[in-house]
Amino acid sequence: MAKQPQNKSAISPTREEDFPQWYQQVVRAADMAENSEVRGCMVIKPWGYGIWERIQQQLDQMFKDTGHENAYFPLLIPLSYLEEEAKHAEGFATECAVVTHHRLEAAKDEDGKTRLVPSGELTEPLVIRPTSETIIGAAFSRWVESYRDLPLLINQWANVMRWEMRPRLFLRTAEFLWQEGHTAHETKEEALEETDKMLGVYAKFMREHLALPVVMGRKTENERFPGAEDTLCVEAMVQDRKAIQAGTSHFLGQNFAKASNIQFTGRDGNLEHVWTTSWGVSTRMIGTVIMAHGDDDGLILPPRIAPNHIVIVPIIPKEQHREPVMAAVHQLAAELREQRFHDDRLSVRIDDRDLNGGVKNWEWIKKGVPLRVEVGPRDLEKGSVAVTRRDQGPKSKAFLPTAEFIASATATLQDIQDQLYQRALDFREAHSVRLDTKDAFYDFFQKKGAQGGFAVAHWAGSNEDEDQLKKDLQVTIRCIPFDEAYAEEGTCFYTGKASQRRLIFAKSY
RNA sequence: CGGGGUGUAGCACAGCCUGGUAGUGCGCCUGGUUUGGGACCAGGAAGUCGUAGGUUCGAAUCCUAUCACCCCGACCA
Repeated sequence: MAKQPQNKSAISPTREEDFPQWYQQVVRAADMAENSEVRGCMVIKPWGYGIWERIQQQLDQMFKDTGHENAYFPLLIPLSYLEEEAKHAEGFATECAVVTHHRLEAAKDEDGKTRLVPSGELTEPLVIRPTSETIIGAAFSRWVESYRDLPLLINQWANVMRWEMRPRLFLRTAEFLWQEGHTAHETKEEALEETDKMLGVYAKFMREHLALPVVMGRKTENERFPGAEDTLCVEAMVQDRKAIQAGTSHFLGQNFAKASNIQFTGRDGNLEHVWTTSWGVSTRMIGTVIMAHGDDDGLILPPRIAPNHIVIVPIIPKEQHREPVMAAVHQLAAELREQRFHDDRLSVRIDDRDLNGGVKNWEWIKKGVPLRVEVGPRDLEKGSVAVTRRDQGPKSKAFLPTAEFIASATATLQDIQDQLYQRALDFREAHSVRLDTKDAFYDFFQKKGAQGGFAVAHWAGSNEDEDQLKKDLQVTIRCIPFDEAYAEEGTCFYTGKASQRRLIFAKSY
């Protein structure tokens, strides 16, 4: 990077200048991930993976607290399994990687170089899982015999592959990491309840851990998961005012139970099909966090998922200062590490690399570490430390008595967490508009200078009307929100028909 | 897969029009001075110019093909 003129942001271009480019620069500047030699597949670097580990660990606890157990199922799915549920098959057909051979034949080409040629063709091709309903269904059919075996509450942490046309780091990669919950229930009501419950877990996690003010709702038939009876979702708004689906929870009815033949003997002795659900969130959440909270200096991490809550930068002007400063720094780190922030010990990193203080500071700014602490000889004399909050900009440095800082550190982290949430909520509110006419709606998304956002409008259109809207404006119904504030009498802006509820429309990722 | 753009050192780019055997900034390495807003001086390493053909005495530069990546769209978590 070239030397940055003072008061200029660390990331170029800025969000305002070019949002997609800004996004890529933030990912790179924070050293989170990079594209690999395989198109669409990313290398997740330690800083990015550290964020994923935090997310994983916290969500995993929430799943366990709601009675779920982890298991692992195969990466490869027999092609015929995917064909069992018609809509599911159609939905995923165009984005599957297929394994057709099981060995390579070594041969020399004319230059004497060893070439490997696929051989050993499989009698039945195998598909790299785009999602695991079918293969887990096959396992469930073996596991379930009686109502006493239900409910079956399983989660899997895995990678999946969907051959996407236009990949983007974290947001849409061909291979991505996720969790997929799969459950089977005795009754429809229980399955519906599970679908709802897990959406609630996602919403809680995203609001409290990721500081994302998500909207909970239901997808329209058009946007439903292939094979589901009902798809629930949590939707977030990011700083280019687009919507992003951050998580989904599906009620699968008996569709997959019938496809995979998951049957049990009920309390009345009759053979019945189970009712299943599935629900998932992915590494896409990291992309959502970047776009929701980042600023023109780079990433801003919600403290709860930051790999390091606090970075301490020792300031050593002269060699004679090294020992006392480092001793003070280690002492400070030790005391901080005694403390807990929610369920984790405070994660404190001492950056003692032989670099300029300014260089180190800017690196941690770009990585989004919530609190930076500088400790130098002047602090030792005064018993103070210099603390800077990432959410308040590089000039917000405050000199605090060391004891006061230690005592207030976790409260400050929580304050940052809360501020990020509030900021994102204010942003969403500022760009959510109730619209009642077709002209107003079209202007909102396509008028010159219009910036878009969430259009909150009455709707009574058909699936075809929805498609037309998408064609005209690239706008879709993000969800039918649950919140009762959206329930009211009105008329559809598109068809003029009566409507009972406003829906959320937006361009989306 | 459609439209647009770009491929030259780790990153960002110049050089191409008008062919003569590769350059700038940052980064990296060494030594020293430094370190609380992105340091400074000196020295150094690093690129078969995306790939393959062609034209030419000579190609980063001209021609042809091809691949990759990025942005916008369709698809999607």
